[in-house]
Amino acid sequence: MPASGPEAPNTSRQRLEARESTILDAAEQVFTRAGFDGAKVATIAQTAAVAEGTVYLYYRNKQDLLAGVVGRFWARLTLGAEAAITSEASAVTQLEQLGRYHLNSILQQFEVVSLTYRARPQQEQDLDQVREYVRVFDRIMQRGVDRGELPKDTPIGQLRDVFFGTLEFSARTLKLRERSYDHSVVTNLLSIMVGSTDGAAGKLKDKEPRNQDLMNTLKSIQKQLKTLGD
Amino acid sequence: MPASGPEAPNTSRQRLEARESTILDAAEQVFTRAGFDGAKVATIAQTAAVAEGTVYLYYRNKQDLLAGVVGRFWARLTLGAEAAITSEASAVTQLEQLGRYHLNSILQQFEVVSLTYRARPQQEQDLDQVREYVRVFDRIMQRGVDRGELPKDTPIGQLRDVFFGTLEFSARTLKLRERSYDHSVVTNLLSIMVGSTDGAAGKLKDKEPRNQDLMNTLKSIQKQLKTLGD
DNA sequence: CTCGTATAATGAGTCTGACTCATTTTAAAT
DNA sequence: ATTTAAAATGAGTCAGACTCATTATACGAG
Repeated sequence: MPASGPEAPNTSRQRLEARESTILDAAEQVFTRAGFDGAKVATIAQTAAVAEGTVYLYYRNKQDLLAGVVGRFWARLTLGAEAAITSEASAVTQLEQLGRYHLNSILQQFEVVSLTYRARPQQEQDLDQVREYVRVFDRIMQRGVDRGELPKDTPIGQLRDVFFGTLEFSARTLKLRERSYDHSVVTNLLSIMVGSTDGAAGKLKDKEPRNQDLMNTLKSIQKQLKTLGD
Repeated sequence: MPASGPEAPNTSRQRLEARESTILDAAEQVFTRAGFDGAKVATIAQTAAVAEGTVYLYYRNKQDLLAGVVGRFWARLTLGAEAAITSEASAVTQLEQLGRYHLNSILQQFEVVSLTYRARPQQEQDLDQVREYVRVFDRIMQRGVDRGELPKDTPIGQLRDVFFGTLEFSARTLKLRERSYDHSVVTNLLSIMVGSTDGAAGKLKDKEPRNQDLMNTLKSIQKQLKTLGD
């Protein structure tokens, strides 16, 4: 009987998971390079050093494989988001942290984000991992309300759409103009979402860039997560 | 020699355009029902009462056909938006009109909007018709600035992403929850975009629904445009 | 170590559906 | 009625997703 000790290095199950992970890695690479339609399952199999039929032992079809790639991406993003947030900070600060992390991440991995749309064929249910990710925002807001930092009747659901909708469209605009992360996007978004004391739209102007080192923190988190597996 | 008078009813060119329009109609119907991948060119041809090869005389390939459908949709939307706006009204009022028209339209034709994403394969240039549509917003804002209704340094480009990003994500949320047009979405969006006098986020609450008849106006415009062709 | 069995992997073959193109049909001009 | 160019047709080609009969591997029992 083999030692089923706590640190058995090569169980059957581990081998399977490793292989699945290899296939997902290959799929992510090929999908992001070639797009969903351009990617051939044969190429993915080849990249994973596996026969084409093997891919279908792990994923029902090409769509399912895409869902795997996209799901893993959002799951990692959730982990990174939680790491990027200072748990003691105020709701507004946390929102700012999440906003920067989010914008930075989707810019950095724009292709995978785009693939997300291919993963929801019709009005089928969204990917669970996306819903999970979105809850990070909801928790921040709810805590802010509970603590009295935000009004009791704050429409969290609607503000969620403002938050993620704005950031995603801003990311597209930035990509289109071939610009990189722009601090002012998050700053302006926050200022309109939370409101400020001086009323009119005049407040929506650039503030000085700050916390440049936060970017570095984010980058290292990204890298860690990339190699983290699950 | 046939009379090439001003009102010849059945020129060769007219016949071609009619046929192209028939094919686009068929494509729109089949695409919206089955999605891009689920749609077969054979079915589209059949629906248009045309041989499969004929489709390829008008459109290079399936993608191109999709671009045709989506492009026509946004072109119509531009016309409708311009019709929905009172030219003498203030910038804020016009924004509200555009916001309602936009949210209502993309809810009503959600499937076509979703197809838009399939029409931009990679980071290729966006559809021209989408850019055209977006300019309606830009013109409203620019006029507001010129007239002094909005601050000189209003970041129009960023607010455009707030506006359309929020509305699109809100529409998705509404669809997901199987709700229909929600007045408060636009009201709240406007209140945060333009700012209000009482500072904090508390202002983001529901106001009374009003102008229910605007909805009917919108619907009739929709219908007119649908049958308008070009 | 060797066998037996279940699990995993393989890749040649099937099949669907986008796209082509040689042929036929239509229509306008003479 | 005839010519000719434009338009339409649909059978045929082909790429690529997916299947499945066969083969390889792992592992426990004797």
